[in-house]
Amino acid sequence: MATINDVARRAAVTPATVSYVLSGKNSVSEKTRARVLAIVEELDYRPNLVARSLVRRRTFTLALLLPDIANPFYPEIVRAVEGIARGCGYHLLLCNTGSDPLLGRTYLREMAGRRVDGLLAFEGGLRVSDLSAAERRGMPVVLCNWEEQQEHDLPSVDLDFWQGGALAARHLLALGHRRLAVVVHGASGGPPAHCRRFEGFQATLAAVGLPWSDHGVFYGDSTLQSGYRAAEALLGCPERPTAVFATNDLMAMGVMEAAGDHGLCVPNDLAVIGFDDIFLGTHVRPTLSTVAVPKDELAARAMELVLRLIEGEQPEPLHISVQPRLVVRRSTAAPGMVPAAAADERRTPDRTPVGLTPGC
Amino acid sequence: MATINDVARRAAVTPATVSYVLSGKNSVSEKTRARVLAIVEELDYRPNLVARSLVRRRTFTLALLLPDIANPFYPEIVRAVEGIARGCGYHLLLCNTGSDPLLGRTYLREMAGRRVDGLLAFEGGLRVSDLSAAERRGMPVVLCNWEEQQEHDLPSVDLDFWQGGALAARHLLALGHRRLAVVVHGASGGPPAHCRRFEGFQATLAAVGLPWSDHGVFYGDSTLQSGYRAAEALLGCPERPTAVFATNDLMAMGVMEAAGDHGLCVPNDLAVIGFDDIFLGTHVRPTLSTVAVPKDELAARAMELVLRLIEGEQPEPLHISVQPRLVVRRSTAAPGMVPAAAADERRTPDRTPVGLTPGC
DNA sequence: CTGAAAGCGCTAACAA
DNA sequence: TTGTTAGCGCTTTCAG
Repeated sequence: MATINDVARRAAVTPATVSYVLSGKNSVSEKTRARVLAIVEELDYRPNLVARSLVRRRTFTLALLLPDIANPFYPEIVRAVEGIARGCGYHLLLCNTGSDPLLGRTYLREMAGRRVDGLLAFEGGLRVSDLSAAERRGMPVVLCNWEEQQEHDLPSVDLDFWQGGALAARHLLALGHRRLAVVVHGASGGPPAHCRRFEGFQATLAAVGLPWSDHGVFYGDSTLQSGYRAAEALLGCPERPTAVFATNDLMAMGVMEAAGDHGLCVPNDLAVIGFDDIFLGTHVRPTLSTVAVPKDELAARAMELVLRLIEGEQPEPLHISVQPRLVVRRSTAAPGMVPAAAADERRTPDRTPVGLTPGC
Repeated sequence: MATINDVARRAAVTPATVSYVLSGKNSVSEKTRARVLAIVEELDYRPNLVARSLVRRRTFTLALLLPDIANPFYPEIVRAVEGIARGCGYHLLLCNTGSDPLLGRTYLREMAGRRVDGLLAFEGGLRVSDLSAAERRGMPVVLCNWEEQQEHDLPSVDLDFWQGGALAARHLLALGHRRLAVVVHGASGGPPAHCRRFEGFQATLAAVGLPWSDHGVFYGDSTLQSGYRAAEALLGCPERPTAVFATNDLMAMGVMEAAGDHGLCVPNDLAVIGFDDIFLGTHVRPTLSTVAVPKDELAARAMELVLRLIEGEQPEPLHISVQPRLVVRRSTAAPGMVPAAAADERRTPDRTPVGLTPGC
């Protein structure tokens, strides 16, 4: 590939001049300017960004670290981040940590070697201490969507998880539910990983005089399967709840499946609400009510923050909170309600639609 | 951040020596070796890969170009590619073309500027001519999963789409279906984008004396909604088909929803089979039968090919074909079959499980 | 407005 | 075994 020297020679100028016309930083006579540009065109010259990065000490590259791109929560986020980054002249290096702190640490080192201009770090597989070390090395770090409140002073863009839990609780209460259960990520006994969602939910119930009893708490690990298993335990309780809040959508979907397999109808025998608003939620039946994470907003705020940091600004505030949004679909309804469509359905009991399940 | 010079100075050697101990290319006395390593540790020195790339003319970076990471087909692929790449010392630059040839072209230019070592290009938003240009600039290109047979001589790893269509047809035929329809991506009249899947399907039917009639072809654009609309047209036909082959899973899911909304039961009133084997397919009810694209294999072959090309080898063959696999789940069955579970279901018509729909 | 020259941080002959 | 030297391709003072 042609270099700046090739262009310079053909245009009978020095490399400096070529650099000037390309960057527009220095004024160049219209005549040489045109000549250089013509050669650039002719040779199909593309400046070597590796060389440029070396001297400018800027790579215009960002690292995007997340536990697993195949986790349905991330693709939409990644698309949003990538789009904004591109618009700002940045490219994205994708790092799947696989939730492994050792791999996460390795990635951090590698990104340091590559001199990325900044890091966007989603929770999972990344230790705060390693991230702080990266920051000390001069790479601005922005924590995105972290819930576990480990002590840190790193810039962050987080969802108001507590508020999300509260939103779910208020919704269920408004529908008239009083016997509630939650399926939360975390081992029994230990602190839930989805702690704040759980706390917001719990506190909201307590505020209306529904103190929490341990009976209604079941544990999963964010997978659909774990939600299914939690629901099986939950449905075996003597006082079966009429509504369940699962702290993510995948577990909520597991709860719905289990309910179905146990002959229960969602939402009427059991209302289910999730958290995240993943794409799948609109394509299961009934469609899933959920607490939505505004992914585009999260991406925009995070990019804005990291870009500011890269520019050496002192952005204010350093910790941004994004508000969740309640999305009501078909998996939640008042307890025991029978929709109007039921009458029709009873006439044709041999035909159960695959899609909507109006016959509950 | 510390440079190789800092390390050299502190260790009282020259940068070259430091380079030698770090690369292990030249033999170094155990004494200086230990000394250098100690300083490296002390200063937490990380070689600047930008500088290294400049001299080695290798960036150990690959560009992964695809239409849209949020398209459920890609996340699993990306994860697989990224994992392999990392294991080989490469990092991935993610490029979402948004199916826009202009953006695709821009990306290609940008990747050329960044001197990526190779390109993995999925179909959508990329012109063969632009890709060829990139290859001529010295960046090995591997086409991944391209179906449209534009003329090109670029290395490629493709699924045997024709065989996939044949697989779907054989499955449906084996179940006893004779009135079949297909929902294919492509505008009515024009050539279907999913042409080979369609042809394989058609040819297999023809082989058993079921010549194709145009009545059974409906068009979509790969979205779930388009599948839904196509199904509505399809279900209005005088001779309603008993089985549908949708050329991707999303459209197949749309067909299932439409069937449900029209009071039909899948699989008994209408068998549905898709193509791709996206994650969602196992989480709709009934679970979706499909022609699976072996994503890990695709990723592995593509990586192997591009790595060979980068090493300057002349890999043989340059065009790799990957075989699809039939995955039978619950959305396909013999026409009109009533499962055993139906009797149970009729006793409790007011309780329709959300999950499995055994009551069909 | 343009050229000369230094240097970003590293590697790789070639010498010593 | 280690040092010297010359770049990789570009940007950026500083002169002219």
